[in-house]
Amino acid sequence: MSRQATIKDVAREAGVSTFTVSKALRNQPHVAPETRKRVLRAAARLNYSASKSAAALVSGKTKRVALLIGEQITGWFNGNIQEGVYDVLSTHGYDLLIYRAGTSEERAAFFRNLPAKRNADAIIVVSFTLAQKETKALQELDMPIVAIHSGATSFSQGSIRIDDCESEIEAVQHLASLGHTRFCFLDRFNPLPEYSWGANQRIIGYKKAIDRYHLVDCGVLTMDPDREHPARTAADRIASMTPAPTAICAWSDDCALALLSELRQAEIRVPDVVSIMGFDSSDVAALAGLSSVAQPARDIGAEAARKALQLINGSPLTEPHTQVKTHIIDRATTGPAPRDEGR
Amino acid sequence: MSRQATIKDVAREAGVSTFTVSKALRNQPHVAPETRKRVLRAAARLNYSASKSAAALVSGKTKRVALLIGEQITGWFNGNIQEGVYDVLSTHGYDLLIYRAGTSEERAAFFRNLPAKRNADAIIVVSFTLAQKETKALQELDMPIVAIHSGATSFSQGSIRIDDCESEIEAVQHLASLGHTRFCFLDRFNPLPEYSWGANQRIIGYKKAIDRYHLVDCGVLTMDPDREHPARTAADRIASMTPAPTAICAWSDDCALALLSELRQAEIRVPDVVSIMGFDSSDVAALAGLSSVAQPARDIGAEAARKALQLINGSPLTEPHTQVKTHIIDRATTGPAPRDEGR
DNA sequence: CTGAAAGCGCTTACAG
DNA sequence: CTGAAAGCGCTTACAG
Repeated sequence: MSRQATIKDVAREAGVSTFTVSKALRNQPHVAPETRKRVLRAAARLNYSASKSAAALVSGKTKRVALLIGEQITGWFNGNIQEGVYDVLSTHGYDLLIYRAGTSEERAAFFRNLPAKRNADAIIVVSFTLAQKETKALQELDMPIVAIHSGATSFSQGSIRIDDCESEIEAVQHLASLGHTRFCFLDRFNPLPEYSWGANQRIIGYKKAIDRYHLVDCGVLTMDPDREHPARTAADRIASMTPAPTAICAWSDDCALALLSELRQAEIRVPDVVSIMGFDSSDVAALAGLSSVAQPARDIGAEAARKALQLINGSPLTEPHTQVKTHIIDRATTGPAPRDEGR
Repeated sequence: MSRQATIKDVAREAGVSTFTVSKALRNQPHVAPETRKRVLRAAARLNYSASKSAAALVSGKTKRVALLIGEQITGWFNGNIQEGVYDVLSTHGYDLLIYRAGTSEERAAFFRNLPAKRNADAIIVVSFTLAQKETKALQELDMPIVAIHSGATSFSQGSIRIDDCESEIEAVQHLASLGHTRFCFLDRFNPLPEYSWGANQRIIGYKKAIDRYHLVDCGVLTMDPDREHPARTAADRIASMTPAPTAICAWSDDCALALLSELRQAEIRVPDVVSIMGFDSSDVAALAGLSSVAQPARDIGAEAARKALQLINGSPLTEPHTQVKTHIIDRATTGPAPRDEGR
């Protein structure tokens, strides 16, 4: 393969100056339609596409947005955030750069090297609570910051999130309205307490609701992924709880689903004996008929990207900090509390 | 915030030339230890980090690798591929750029605009079967191509994959060795046939195994995510199959898990009456105790990135096209075939 | 509406 | 071991 065509080649081919080529290709005004057409044809003929590096160097705009992910890239939430961010970036000609700050070493390395520096026009931070000096480091990036699901939002020019606490309260309230009084919370299975971005707000909401509506908390469970068959252990514990819960609120759909099949295996019928409510309303939840608190992760990602783009263009955000509503979807794992309450 | 420091600022601060700064900061030889130290200190003091754009422009190396994802970014497989790719890129100072070619419009746009052009040093293509002219377009990128799970591999300089067909054969064989003779296959729920990257190889393997070992295929099921409660419908269909299958092979863990809880709800005990085998061995599978065909997605991603890096450095690949083994993990959803075979 | 020139911030031969 | 100069491929004032 020969070398890539440059703007000069196109200029020569079209018989104009590089200035005109640059203007024409970026759809800028003040180019004669005829000239523009000639340039476009020449560019197509030479298979030309501009070097982003060169453009970035002179314009100071990289046409890239960085997504900094706490914890891990994988998973329903972060995955859908990525989809949403990509949805809007791609339609605006921006590229998506991924950074992960999972383990503490990785995290330290990110803030030490700051690889995003001068390498993107904005950064979106997701599922991340920043330490004091990390905030400072981020500011050094000298680019707009948008936060998704971040504890504090003071360091960002824009943010978007759901209210985890309130959402969980609503879930409990909903189940209480179905007659449930004895509850149990199934916590996330891979807690990284040091990095928590408000993930614990769900359980806080749960406990608040228990108090507020005078319900009974039968206990909080965690599944340990390093043990053999964690879901069965959890199901066994639930079976032996006294009093026995009739409603289970899970931290996520994945937790809920794993438990669900074990409850049924143990012949604790769902929703006849126990109701179970997931969180997220992921694809699998819909497939499996799992009731769940739905959060619009993809929309959240898209909105974050929109904010980033606005910030890049220097327009002030009409609503810098957005809170998104969740809603409860009743599928086949929630129902009225069983009659024989005194089980 | 004032403008970012440039290499000139550092040179002035350290009292050397920009040449020396450049050398020193990139850990290149032929710089006196004393000089290097002085440069590093000056850079730290000014909070300097080199502009990748400028470096890319002159060196021709962007220090970025693009990941082109077929279908969607979300999901266990693509997510873990991303983690693996990131694992090795980040330790080598490379950035990760994401491109998605999901819908056909998006796909067309990608190959029309070729946003990765001159924007990365290599491209990794995942879960993607390319049309003739797409292959040509990709070649125009003029950078090394590494394919993950791609049907044809002729367009790539390196590739890595599992053998979906063989893996499924082994799954069936394993269940047959447990005494099962009547099988059923639960297909993926979001098939995009036009883009299939060999995803259908699993079902082909299933059918091959049925033939080879003289087993009975009781049918192939698909869950339609657009219908109400797809898993229950699938469970009902299985319950009414004659002859009734005693072993179910699922396209993925997610499918399997959704079905599992419904089977148990319908009092079709697993594994007592029916065994079910997932595919992937995802986190949730381990949690839920789902038996599964394990594929090392993260390792595959890492290896693909390693190949890309080698190719970038111009070293020939010792093993350009790698095939990775899967292995079966028996958890709590597979067991011996039930005695009363004539159910 | 179009052009010639300067310059973005680096790296890379070429010298010494 | 270090420096002065050229140049990567664009965009951006400045002219006309």
